[in-house]
Parts: sequence; C-alpha cells; structure tokens
Amino acid sequence: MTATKTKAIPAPERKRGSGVKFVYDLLRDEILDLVLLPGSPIDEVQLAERFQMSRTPIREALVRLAGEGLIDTLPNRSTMVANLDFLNMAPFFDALTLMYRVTTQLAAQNRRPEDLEAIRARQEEFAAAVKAQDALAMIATNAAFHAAIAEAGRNPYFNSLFSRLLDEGRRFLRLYYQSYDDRLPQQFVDEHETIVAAIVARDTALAERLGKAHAEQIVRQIQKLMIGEDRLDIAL
Amino acid sequence: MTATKTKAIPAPERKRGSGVKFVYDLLRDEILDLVLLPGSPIDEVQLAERFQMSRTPIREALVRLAGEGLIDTLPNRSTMVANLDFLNMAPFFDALTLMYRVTTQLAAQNRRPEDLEAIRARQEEFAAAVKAQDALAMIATNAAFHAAIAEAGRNPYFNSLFSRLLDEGRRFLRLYYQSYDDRLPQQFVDEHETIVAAIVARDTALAERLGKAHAEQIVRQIQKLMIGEDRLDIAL
DNA sequence: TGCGTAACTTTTGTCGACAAAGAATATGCA
DNA sequence: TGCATATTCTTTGTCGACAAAAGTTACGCA
Repeated sequence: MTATKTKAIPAPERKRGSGVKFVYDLLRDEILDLVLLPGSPIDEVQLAERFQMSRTPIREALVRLAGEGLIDTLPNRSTMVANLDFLNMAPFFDALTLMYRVTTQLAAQNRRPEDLEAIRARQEEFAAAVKAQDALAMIATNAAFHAAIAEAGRNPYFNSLFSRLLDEGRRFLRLYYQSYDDRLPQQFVDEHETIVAAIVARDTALAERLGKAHAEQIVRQIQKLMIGEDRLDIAL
Repeated sequence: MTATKTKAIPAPERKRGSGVKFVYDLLRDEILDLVLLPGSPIDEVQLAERFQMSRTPIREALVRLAGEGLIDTLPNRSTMVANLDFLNMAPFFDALTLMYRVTTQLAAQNRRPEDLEAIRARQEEFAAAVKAQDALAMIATNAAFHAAIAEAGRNPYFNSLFSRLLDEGRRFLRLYYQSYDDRLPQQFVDEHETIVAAIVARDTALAERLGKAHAEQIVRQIQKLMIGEDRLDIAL
C-alpha cells in the first residue's frame, strides 16, 4: 500500500508512560469514528513511525484494544480493526436494551446532584448537535449522554458492559449516517428530556420504562437503516 | 520479602507465542484461587525468572490481566493483585443476579442439543464435588456450570460480563470456605437440576424465575458468610 | 503451461540493555 | 536527637535488534 497520510506527529519529547495512553486513546477514537474502517490492517511499525516511538508502547496499546474487542489479532500474522458482525445483531440489541433499562433505573435510584449536572450538560451538547445537524456529533454526544446516566447508577459492572455496547453502537450508526435530516433527532431530544425528568423525580419504574422505550426506538431505527427501508420510493 | 517458593519452571523451549498465554492462564488461576492473595505485589523480573523468559511476554500477560481488572497497576510503581471491594458489594450482587436471570432465560430459549450435554457434564462434576466435600472443586465447578448455561444463551456480551462476575465470585467464596459442611450444597445440586429441566423444556419464564431464586440464594449465602452469622453460638 | 518447491519478504514475538521515576536509605546540620 | 537533603536502590517504561512464522514471489521440471 502507499504511504497513508494520517495525522501529524504528537511531540518529539513525551513523558514516560504517556505514550501508551496517547496511542490507545487516539486509535480507539479513530476506530469508533470509522476513520479506521473495520478490517483495516494495523501495522505496528507504521504506527511506531507515525508516533515517533518504538514498537513496545504501540504493542501495549494494541493488546488493550484487543482486550476490548476493538481489534482482532491473528497470531504471527496481521492484526486488524475488528469487523462488525451484521449477521447476528440480535444479541447486541438484547444486551443494549437491557443495559438501557438497568442503567436508567439505577440512575433514578442512586443519582446525586453532581450527576444531574453532568447529565444535563451532555443533553445540552446533544441538543446542540441536533440543532446543528451534525450527525457525527449527535452520535458521540448521544452515547456520552447515556454513559453519564449509567455513571449516576454507580454500578461499574453494568457501566463497563454498557460502554462497550455504546462504542459498538457508535460504529454501527457512523456507518449509516451520512446526513441526518429526518424528524427522529428532535424526538430523541424530547425523549431524553423525559428520561432526565424521571431520574430527577427518582421515579425508578418510570425511568426503566422510558429507558426501554428509548432503546427500542433506537433498535428499530438501526434495523430500518440496515434493511434499507428508506430507499428508493418512486411511483412507477 | 523472602524468595517465594512457587511452581517449577514450565519448559526450557516453548513455541513462539505460547509464552503469553501460559503466563496469563496460570496467573489468572492463581489469582482466582487466591494462591496469590489480593494486594500481593507482582514482580515482573521475578516472574520472568520463574518462567524462564524475558519481561516482554510477562508484561503482555499483565496488561491483559489488568484489562480484566484482576490486577491493579500503579504507574511507574508496583503492580499488585486487585483487591476485593467489600464495602460496596451491592452493585456486584445486582449485576450477578441480573446475569443469572438473563443467561438462564436465554439458555432456555436458544439451547441446542450439544449445549445440554455440556451443561449436564458440568452439573455432574458439581454433584461429584459436593459428594466429595471438596470446597474448592465446588466453587470452580459451580461457576463452570453456570458459564455453560450462559454459553447456551449465545449472547457474547452477557457472557463476558457474566464470566467476569463469576470470577469475582470465585474469589469471594474461596475466601470464606475453608470447609463446606452444611446442608446448602445438596440444595444447590437440586436447584441446578430444576434449572436444567426448565432449560430442556424451553420454559423461558420458569428458567428466569429459577435463575433469579438461585442467584438470591447465593447472594444470601455470601452475605451471611460476610456478616459471620454462623459464628459462635453457645448457651450462656 | 501448470504445479511443486525453494528463496525472499513482511510482520510479529522475544530478548537484553538502558534510562526514568519513586521509594528507601544514608548523610549532614542544627 | 530530629529533620531536611542527597544518594542509592528497586522497579517500571522504552528502545533497538534479532529470530521465527507465514505469506509471496521466483524458479525448475514435467
């Protein structure tokens, strides 16, 4: 392949131990934003040159990414960005829906004042992204909004699974949204508001129901995109 | 500290790439069986000598273990076996119970003939451990039994979280059971049988209820052990 | 021309060595 | 003797180099 023109080099001198985190964060973002497409080969040497460091810290970042399932490693052979499994999405939807329900309910139960601030801030960012018709920002801020809710639920086990699912979801959505111009985004903003209200009111039952409904809404939307229901609809 | 007398060296010659897996598996088992106690320091150099390899593969194994939360790493400082958090067990119990319910239900829904074989084999191993009064074997085979059920549910997202929870549970139980001589083990064997029956019958609702009851049973048991309800009970 | 084999290339896995970052220890001064 | 500072020691983080695997190309023979 020809030389890939990626971002510039970070810094000629960096602190001891910052290299791994830097590479890990950046690579993770590039994978989730589909800058690195699923199936793309990942070359350690190339990354080492790009970041001006040896292969050792690069390797550690890759091991961590592999641990989260974001990259796949063929022993003694190439390593590449993990593929999205379109064939069985049902388990993904099941898990996503359940985590939406659980985290929203727990947030209504365990929230503290500072959580509400964080949640509201994320919601405003999401609303701003909708207003600006910025599909990428919508995807990212929506995930951040729900992650903030999960954080308020204070269950690290659920949170780690939910984060992983939201990441995977970011990749799916990013794959489909070129532009985002239907009426759904505003509906999401409204649904978010009702969810926040339920959390503020400590109404766990309502929060759970709203979380479920919101999840199902999103699942339906993704399924519609995958089936391609919005395609060609001309009179013959 | 004095020289730790651990297991012997594996092999003078090993295949390329087998080193990491070997160290990872063995260290993982030692952590889960509390051969390495929570808080124990982990010395890379010492491990390198013990396994007759350089620090590089040792380090990779440690990074993976850290990714699963089994060890904690202080930057530029020591790395040690992760501590068990006794202060907030509630999130752990919440997550464990939910995963018991979900995986058992999904198993009743998605099981295949080969799954039933595996589940029954694990159940027999558990029953044998109970009969032999082997507490360690009980803990391990019980976890394997439920992992097999989860496997039959075919949801990799739930499975990975559940595995992590079962691992954590292994450490908790291992910490308390010196001997296991009350009537509970036989009750667990019986409950397992009813769960298997529900899965065979594809009765998802029943499977979910039984999974929940079983989980609550286990949670109560752990809580009792932690509170120390079984202690000193003499007439004064 | 087709196919099996050998040499080459590419990429990963492992190694030994060195430097940085703290912690522990020693030193100097009041 | 008590405390601040300097020194040593231990352990981690990073590096460059080499060797093993597996793919790829080149070659020879039928």
